[in-house]
This record gives sequence, C-alpha cells and structure tokens, in this order.
Amino acid sequence: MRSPAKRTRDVQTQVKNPDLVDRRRRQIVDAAVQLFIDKGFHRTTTREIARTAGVSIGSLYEYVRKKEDVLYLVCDAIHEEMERGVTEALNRASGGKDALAEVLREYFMVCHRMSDHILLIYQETRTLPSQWRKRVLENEVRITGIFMEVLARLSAAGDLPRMDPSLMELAAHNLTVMGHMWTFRRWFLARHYSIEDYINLQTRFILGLIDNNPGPKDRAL
Amino acid sequence: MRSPAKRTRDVQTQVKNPDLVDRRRRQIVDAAVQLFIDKGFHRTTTREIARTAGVSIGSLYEYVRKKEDVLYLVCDAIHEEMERGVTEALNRASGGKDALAEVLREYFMVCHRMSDHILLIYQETRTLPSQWRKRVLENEVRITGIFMEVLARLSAAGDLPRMDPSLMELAAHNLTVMGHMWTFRRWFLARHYSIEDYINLQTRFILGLIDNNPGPKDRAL
DNA sequence: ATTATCTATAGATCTATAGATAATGC
DNA sequence: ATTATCTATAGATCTATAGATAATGC
Repeated sequence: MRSPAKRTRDVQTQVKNPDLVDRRRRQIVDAAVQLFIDKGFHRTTTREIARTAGVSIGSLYEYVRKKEDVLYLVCDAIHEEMERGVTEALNRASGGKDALAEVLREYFMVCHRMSDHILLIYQETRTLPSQWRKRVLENEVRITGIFMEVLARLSAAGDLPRMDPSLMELAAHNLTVMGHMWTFRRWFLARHYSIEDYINLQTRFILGLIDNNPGPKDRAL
Repeated sequence: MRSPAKRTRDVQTQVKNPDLVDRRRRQIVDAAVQLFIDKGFHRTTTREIARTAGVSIGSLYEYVRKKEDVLYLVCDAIHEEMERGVTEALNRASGGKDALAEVLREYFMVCHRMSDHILLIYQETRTLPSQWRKRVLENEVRITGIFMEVLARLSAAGDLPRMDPSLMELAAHNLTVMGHMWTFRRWFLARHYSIEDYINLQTRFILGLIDNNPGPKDRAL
C-alpha cells in the first residue's frame, strides 16, 4: 500500500529513472538512519550522509531537496519496518486463552529490536516540516490501529472483557506506548530487568488489570 | 535539597556574586524555555536567548560556558517544577477508597499543565553532554519514585492490592508514562478527548485492572 | 542529446571570545 | 581595583547550488 515508489512522490528528485531513485535513496536512508541514531539529526551533516552513503554531496541533492527530506525518508522507512514487524508479530500470536499475553510478547520483542529507531522518532519528529510531521504521525496512528484491531478480535472472541470503543482505543495506545517505554526508559529499566523480565512483569500488570473474574488466583496483581 | 544555588555549582560561571548568578540565570532560563519549546534547541541561537533574556551575548557567556549549559539549566528547572507539582498534587489527594483515582487525577493535571515542558525533555535530553544527561535522568527517576511511595502507602493501607516490589516499581513507571503520554500523543488524543475524558478513561483502565474483587460491577473494564 | 554524477564554492550562519567600557565599593 | 557588561568579530561550520564532466542510449 505504501511502496517506496509511492513514498518517492512525496519528496522531489531531479532524477528520472524511478528504480535508480529507489536504489540510491535506500543507500541514503541506510546511511542516515545510523548517523541520526548515533549523533542526532542536527549534528549529522549532509556531507557525512553523502559520504557514508557512497555518493557525492552534489548527487545527494539530486535525490532530495533539503536535509529534512532525508529525515522524512528515514522516519517513513522506520515506520514501514515497524508496521511489517508488528503485523507479522500479531499474526504469529495464536489466539486462545493466553492470546493477549502472546500478543504483548511479540509486540514488545519488535520494540526491543527496533529500540534505537523508535527512540529516534520520538526525538526528531518535531524537526520535520509540518506537512511531513503529519504523515509520520499518521503512521504512528496506523500502527496503534493494528493493535486495536487485535484487541477487538480478542474481545469479540471472548478472550478479553468487552469494553466500549473509547476505552478500547485508549487501551491500544497504552499498550503501544508500553512497548515504546522499553526504548525511552531503557536507561533505567535495562539496569533492573532483562527484556524477558520486562515482558513478564508488564504482562502481569496488564492481565492483573483485565482478569476480573474471581478465581483461584484472586488478587493476582 | 536541590536549590538553585546547588545547581549553580554544576555550571561554571565567571561571575562572583551568587545572588546575581541566580537572578540572571533565571532570566536566561525563562527566555530559553520558551524558545526551545517553540523552535527546538538547535534552531534557537545563543544570540536569541541573550536578546530574549535581556542581556548581551557577551554577558550570557559569563553565566554559562556553552550553549548546552543553558539546556541543562532549562531541564533542571523543569524537573524542579515537576517535582514540586507532583509532590503537592499527591499530598492533596486525600486517601481512602478512591485514593488512587484522586492521585491519578492530580498527577495527570500536572502533566497537562506542563505539557510543552515534558515534551521538551523527551526531545532534547539526548542533546545534553552525558554527564548532564545522567543528572536529568536521575531527576526523572526521582519523580517516578515519589509516585512509587504513594503506591506503597496505598498498598500498605489496603487501598490497593499488594504486589511485589518489582511490579510496584514498574507500575509506578507505567503511571508516570501515562501522564507523559498525554503530552507526546496529544496531537492525537486531544482530537478525541478532553483532559477530563482522558483522566476518566485512564482511571477506568487502571482501576479495571486493579479492582479484582468481585462485586456489583464485575467486569468493570 | 539526455541523464546522472562530481567538484568547488557562494553565501549564510552561529558559537564563543577578546578586548573595551561602565559600574561598584574600598 | 574589582566586578560585571557590552560590542565587535575571529574562526569554524554547513547547506545548497552552479557549472563542469562522465556515462548512457539513440
């Protein structure tokens, strides 16, 4: 739905050959992602991006119009990977009694893998020109939306208490952000917990909240 | 415990008179906070900070050694205000059956008031030299710690289910971040909910998770 | 002929300091 | 004399482009 070719059109280029544009931009994005993660957007120069990508500074500016264009391409690529990762992860979760726990585990593992990238988006989204910031934020909503669908599916199957749509939507945001939290509080959390601990504890936190049915493990929280 | 005078020592100055240092730095911080919120750290120039603060660029550099010093002073001032706000808010919450709901409401209102400032910290902490980034992150932990004490107090009073310390700590982080979430997802949330809606829904979410006791409102989530 | 790439640099900043000036207190 | 403040600018970047060169395909 959002192929590189589609994204291509957002950012102007002087180069006619679309395949070439895709290929070179991939080089540029790959170089820039790592530089931005290491040094931040503002401390990375366009020359560094060009050099690391293996093109000249002149060529770089054939493929983007401004430095911010590179940031947009980077953010979009990250979200594309996140979306793929989340979709796969959630499909992998098999459903049934522990469905939510499985979903959480799979999602948190994606966040764990993409830690640096998620953090980059938190830090640099504001740097984008508003037109593109809007796009990036739409991507963020779309990913939360995937989550929400899963919750709705579980709820319909009776594996989750029913809740009204507003609460369901907010719950999806909460779970999404809990994954992000592992990335932006990692400086603290990783000192105390492994990713496994984190997943287990957060799962207990959430299930403790959800499992309202009285049972052998009442007050499970 | 962390008076301006104490903080003063972290950042070098050429000026001998400590009161003057406090006063001028307050001017500088007040100017810089707003500029950083509006344009970000990197797009704000030292000259702008000086001009807005009502001092010359030369004077500015009598009170800080580098531009990053200003950012540190700004972050520290924000955390000081947060800490005061959170402490007050949590003391205001009266305890009793709805204690947690009250605590959440008071805390979320602080986050609502300090929305822009919290966001700034998320965005610019990485920009700090590591020595100061560390301090800023310690402040963040301290604020979560206040929260944790409140939870412990409620738990001891029986107004909250007992949980082991790890889970309690993580719960404190979760609640802290839920407040932050209102600031960094505000572009989405505020489109759908008022701050009142947000507080009410989040409270239902949390209480739904916690209130494991079977009762008239079973499956309250 | 057209398309892609490169080198060299114009032009615009921006941080941080040096050195001059004003204000304060003995 | 000492302390605080200011003006003027050195020195170091950095983005983005102009104009030259190389590669490609008719």
